[in-house]
Amino acid sequence: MTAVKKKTSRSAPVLESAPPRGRGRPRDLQVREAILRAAREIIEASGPAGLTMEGIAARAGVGKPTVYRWWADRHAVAMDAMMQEHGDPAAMSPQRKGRVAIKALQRQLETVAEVFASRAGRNMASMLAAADSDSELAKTFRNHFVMARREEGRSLLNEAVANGELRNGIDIDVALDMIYGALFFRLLMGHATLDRGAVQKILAHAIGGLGLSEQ
Amino acid sequence: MTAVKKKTSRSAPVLESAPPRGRGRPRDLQVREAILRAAREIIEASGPAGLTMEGIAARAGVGKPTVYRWWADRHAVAMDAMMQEHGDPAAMSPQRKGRVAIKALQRQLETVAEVFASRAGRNMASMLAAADSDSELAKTFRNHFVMARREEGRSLLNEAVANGELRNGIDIDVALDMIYGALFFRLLMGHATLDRGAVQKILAHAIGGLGLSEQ
Amino acid sequence: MTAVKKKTSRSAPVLESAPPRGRGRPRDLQVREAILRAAREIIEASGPAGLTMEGIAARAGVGKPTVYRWWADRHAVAMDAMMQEHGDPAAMSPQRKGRVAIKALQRQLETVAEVFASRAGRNMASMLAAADSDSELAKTFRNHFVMARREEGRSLLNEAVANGELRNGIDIDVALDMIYGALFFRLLMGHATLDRGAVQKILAHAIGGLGLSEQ
Amino acid sequence: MTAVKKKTSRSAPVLESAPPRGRGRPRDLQVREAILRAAREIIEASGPAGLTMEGIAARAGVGKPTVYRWWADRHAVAMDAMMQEHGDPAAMSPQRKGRVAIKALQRQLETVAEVFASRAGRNMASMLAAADSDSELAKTFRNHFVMARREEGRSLLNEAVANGELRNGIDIDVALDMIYGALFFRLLMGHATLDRGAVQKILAHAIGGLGLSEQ
DNA sequence: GGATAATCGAGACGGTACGTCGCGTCTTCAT
DNA sequence: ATGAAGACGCGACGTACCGTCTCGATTATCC
Repeated sequence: MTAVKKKTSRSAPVLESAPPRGRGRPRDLQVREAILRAAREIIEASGPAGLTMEGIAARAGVGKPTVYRWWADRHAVAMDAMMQEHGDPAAMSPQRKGRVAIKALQRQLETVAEVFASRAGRNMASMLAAADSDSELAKTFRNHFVMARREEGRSLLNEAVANGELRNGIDIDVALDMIYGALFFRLLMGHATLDRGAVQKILAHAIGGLGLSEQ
Repeated sequence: MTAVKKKTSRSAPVLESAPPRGRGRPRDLQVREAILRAAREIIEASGPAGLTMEGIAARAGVGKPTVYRWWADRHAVAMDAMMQEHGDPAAMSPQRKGRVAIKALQRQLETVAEVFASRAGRNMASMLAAADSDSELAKTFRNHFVMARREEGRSLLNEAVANGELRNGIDIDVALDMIYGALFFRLLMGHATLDRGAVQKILAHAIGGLGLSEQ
Repeated sequence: MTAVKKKTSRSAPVLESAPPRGRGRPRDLQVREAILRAAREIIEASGPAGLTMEGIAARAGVGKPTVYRWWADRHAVAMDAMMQEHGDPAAMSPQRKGRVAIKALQRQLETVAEVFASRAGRNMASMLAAADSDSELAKTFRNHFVMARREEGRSLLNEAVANGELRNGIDIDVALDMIYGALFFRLLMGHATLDRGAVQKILAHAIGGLGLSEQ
Repeated sequence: MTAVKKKTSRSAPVLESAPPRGRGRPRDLQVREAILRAAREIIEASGPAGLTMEGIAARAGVGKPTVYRWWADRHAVAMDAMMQEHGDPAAMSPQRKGRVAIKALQRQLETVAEVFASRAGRNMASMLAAADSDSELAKTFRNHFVMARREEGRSLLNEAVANGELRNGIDIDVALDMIYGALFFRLLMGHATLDRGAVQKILAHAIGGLGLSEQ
């Protein structure tokens, strides 16, 4: 839920539940789309830093108060805009059947890496930390864009343990942080590539471990 | 090296090499200190978001143009300010002897985790992505604050391999990203603690691997 | 018409014609008054040189951009401010009946001299030449404050000629410049007084001429 | 004498009398010339409003303090610069013999009008009022550029009265203000031409008077 | 159907901060 | 002592956005 601020309940953006059906003129959904499209285009053109409320309103052909009516600040708009493009988690791992969970994990990681490596990925990264760190918004941002993927991995790992593909007793959270953290680290630092080979290597090292096989 | 912009070369901040000894009045080092101190105090008090050039100048008792003479923007000041406090890499791993490299690595990771977990750590994190992502400044920032620690780890890992503490053939970069990435991931996402226990678990999982010991 | 600069037409100040009745929020006339009042007070207190946009905005309790929205620079504000005080030409010669035009002229000149000799007069003088000489603004300034009075004299002179109070064939423009120029000259140079006696003498010399009566 | 301000007696610019022959390095006269030349060129190129101390120093290849050592502010430099070009009063009326003083007056007025009508004339005009009205500098300015010419006229008028070319009993100051004021008025207002015809008409009207010849 | 009410475009408004320019003073080195 | 260079404190510049507000014009629901 994006930050809500004052009088008229600034609506929950992603997945609004009930159309309140109040009295006055109902909100124009085309306006919502126009605003989000404008935001996306601006981010595309000038990066997240170039995103301003005035710019959004102008490009959407909309009054500023209209934007403020539905979103608390530029970050909220940005998040909703990004959500429309890349927020669909279902698209990421439809391909897993019943076979090897590790293989499925690898495929998912590859998809994640692909998104991370794209321009949108870098944009998301720079929005991530820009948003005041522990604001409600920043958390949502992280949850939706990064942690959601990590959570997809959790079930795969659980499955892998259940399958006997991974050993018992591992701390799933630690494992997730090692794997997804490595990807994310590369995204933010930009010191290494983020391609399929990278994913494979990370996965292999995580599974194989750094220590001596026999001890 | 911080962003340099226009006419009079905005001096390299972190480790200026040659005192140019030109003609005119030499720059006043006390002014530099006052500015950096002011920046540190403001960040301390209001977070990195509360840092403004005007605020810095006012608190330092200095003209705005003086600040701009030496730093291109607020991020550059912030970076230099942080550097003074936490930029000393030597302080982090003086304790390693000649014995177990893994143990030394663990100690270094604990120190890193401690810094990350502190307020300054969160501040650094939020500055990290704020600075336009792939600007020269942002890169320096990352290199000095994060990658420098990672590099300390590299030599320890190399040593560990040489010692026979870790197996041959591992990709050191991947290993570093798994370990430091996991820490950094937790720093930014804030979904899990960053204490000694966490460090130990991460290290253990990285070394032991997720896979079956005997297969 | 004061200098107009950019996008939203910076409105004509003195005697705006049509209230545009556009869409958005209409401009607040109280703000306009507050700004002009502030400008007047500052000029009163510190002279025209002490007038700054920041000072105006601060004293009027108004944002700087609001001032810039309606006036292009400090001179434009000053002009409108002065206009409110001394721009009323009707106040200057209401007293003429149908009798001697020369007498009426003298009275008008005395009023002009009085204004010129006042503090406001000196202020106006120093604004006159300060404003970039042949900018649109400077012209308006001159037209409203000085030339308008000169024009009042024109009709009086015409009348005087028609009455037979002055001889035919004189060049009215030259006559006006001799008379009003003499006053203005004294205003700017400050080398001689600007009282009733001065006015009377100037008028007498202009009418009587410097030459020999009979030749 | 230009405004002198502080410690080392800022020397009188226009006609320094004695070379003080103090202790240290004597001042470099070439520097003085370079500064004044720079000032002239800047005024020529950008008008008096474009004249800044920094600009002068830069163009003259001189340190700012050097300029400030000898002139109190930009107006003082400007005045000295203009003085070099147009300050020579002797050049203006060498042609008078012993014959008709009125004729000589006319010739002098024509010269004055010519200077006034030139670009330099307009520049001088705009400097005139810009300089804080009753500062010492502004007075000097006026005295040198305008009043000096008026004074030249005074002796001519006196002579004309003595010759019988003009009638007795006229107030010379008033007469001067009528004539020179008319010229100056046209210079500042710019509402009428400033050519020979104008001078002739003004003179004719001043001498002939506006009133009826016989009454 | 007429009142009520929320929407939307537009844009003025009080602010804060931006980054720049010029001021006039100062400090340093070289002459 | 003079002079070139240029750092410094300061004040103002004019601009960009912020988030709020006040308009007129729609567009619905409710009485």
